Amino acid sequence: MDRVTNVFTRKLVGLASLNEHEIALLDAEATPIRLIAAHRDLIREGDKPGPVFVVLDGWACRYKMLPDGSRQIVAFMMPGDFCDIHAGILDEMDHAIGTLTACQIVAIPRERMDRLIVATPALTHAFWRAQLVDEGVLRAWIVSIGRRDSLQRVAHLMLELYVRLRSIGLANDERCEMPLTQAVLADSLGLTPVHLNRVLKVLRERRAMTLTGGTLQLLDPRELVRIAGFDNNYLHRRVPDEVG
Amino acid sequence: MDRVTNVFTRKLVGLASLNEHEIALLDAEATPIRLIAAHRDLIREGDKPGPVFVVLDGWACRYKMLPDGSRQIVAFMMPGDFCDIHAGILDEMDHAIGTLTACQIVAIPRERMDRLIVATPALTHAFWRAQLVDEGVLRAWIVSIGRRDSLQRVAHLMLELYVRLRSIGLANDERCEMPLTQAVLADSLGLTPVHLNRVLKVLRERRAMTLTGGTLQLLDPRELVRIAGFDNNYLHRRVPDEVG
DNA sequence: CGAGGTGTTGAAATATCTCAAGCGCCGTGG
DNA sequence: CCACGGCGCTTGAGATATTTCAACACCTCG
Repeated sequence: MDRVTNVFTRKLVGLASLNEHEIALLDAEATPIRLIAAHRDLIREGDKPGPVFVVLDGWACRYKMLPDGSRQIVAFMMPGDFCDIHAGILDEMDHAIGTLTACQIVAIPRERMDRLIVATPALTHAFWRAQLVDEGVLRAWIVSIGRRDSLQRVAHLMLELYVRLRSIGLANDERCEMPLTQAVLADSLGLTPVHLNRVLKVLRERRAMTLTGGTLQLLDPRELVRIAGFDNNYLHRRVPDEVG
Repeated sequence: MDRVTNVFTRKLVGLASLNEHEIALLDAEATPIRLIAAHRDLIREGDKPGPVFVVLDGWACRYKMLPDGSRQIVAFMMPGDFCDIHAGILDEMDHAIGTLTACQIVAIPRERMDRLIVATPALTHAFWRAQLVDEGVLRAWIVSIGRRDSLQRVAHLMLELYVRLRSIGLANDERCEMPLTQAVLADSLGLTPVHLNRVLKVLRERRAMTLTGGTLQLLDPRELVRIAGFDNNYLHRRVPDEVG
């Protein structure tokens, strides 16, 4: 396991039992690394299938623009996440993927990906499973936007991101980097930036959490979990500490 | 193609090119048929992996209950849809699946499903693809709830369901069966039943569509598409007629 | 016949949005 | 070195969309 060199591989190893050979295959794909600036599109809506992108560092997101110019972010991608085994299978992208910060990205050509998948059942299984987890996130997202008020919704998203960051070793104590502007968060939560700002203020005043200068600080995880109605088995991970 | 006997098989045939043998394999699974009453849970949140269910007739849905007793429906399942290749792969269900009307269901034991999948790559491909389509639906759902107002949202859902029904031959002219109560629709749209009712009234008054007695009637598809901001390539299908 | 689920409507309450303004920070160009 | 402009954050006040509460009509079913 200490042979694992990159987040991408590490994530998949966490999802399925892979042997040395399979791990080596994955690691071999994690090159060359490309540096992409913030606010660039990796894939645009309507694009034909291209390579599979893996985020090694930085944040990206899936999003969709509406005719009236508003944007809905549908998923956040952090180190280890990959975009679209999909595109190869469906005809055309129904949404775009763009960077939120500067990113390190690996682009795996479609054919290599396909070869990788058909050749090794264990990897098929790992990818499939990763996709199922993503689907679970999408469902949770719908539940949040559909039935939680803004306070619960914000608290829930913060916990989700915290838990995910933690599972890839990017969160310690009750703190993590979260380089997302309020506008970005608002676009993911179906809120207005103005309103999101007010909600953050409330959470701050209740001493539940703060989000400033690009870092999230959980002041009172227990309280935050309570506010959010956060399911502590979410994604089969949990927010640790005194909670639970 | 005329050898295809059930909606389930028919749907998969529409998603990938399957040969006679593979079609026969699928058809062989579509038995025995179980009759399930309305408002029964097929799978409950927290359940361990069980069989894969396929809806042959009737409507079901995925949903999640919140602590305060409210419900968010996350997906509608109509004839041909199947639930959870998932459950077998993840540890535990994070949502429930229940019938909305009386249903005809086939339960395929997990092991047979697994054997089917590993044995025939074309089927793996078909299932994978079906799952990707579902994921696209989930993303569109998020966009709707997050960024569209109630009028657009309702119009969009009606079009989505219409298009899906049409693709399995359950909609003709501009009309289809839609045995969903207003409460159910509200729970899927993140609205109140009362408000949904008012929205339906507006759509009726604008002579865009009516929904009464369990049947949806598109009076003015073009107008409805306009109201919804409906992407006519949605799911790579389209609402036909004068539209487009 | 009564009970409960479903659809309909009204009026008041509330959550969220919109518009508008000001502040601080930071990078750029003079 | 300073001034400027732009972006992100913050706050206020009024507008609007949606919810809540309440009542009633209709229908089916027992």
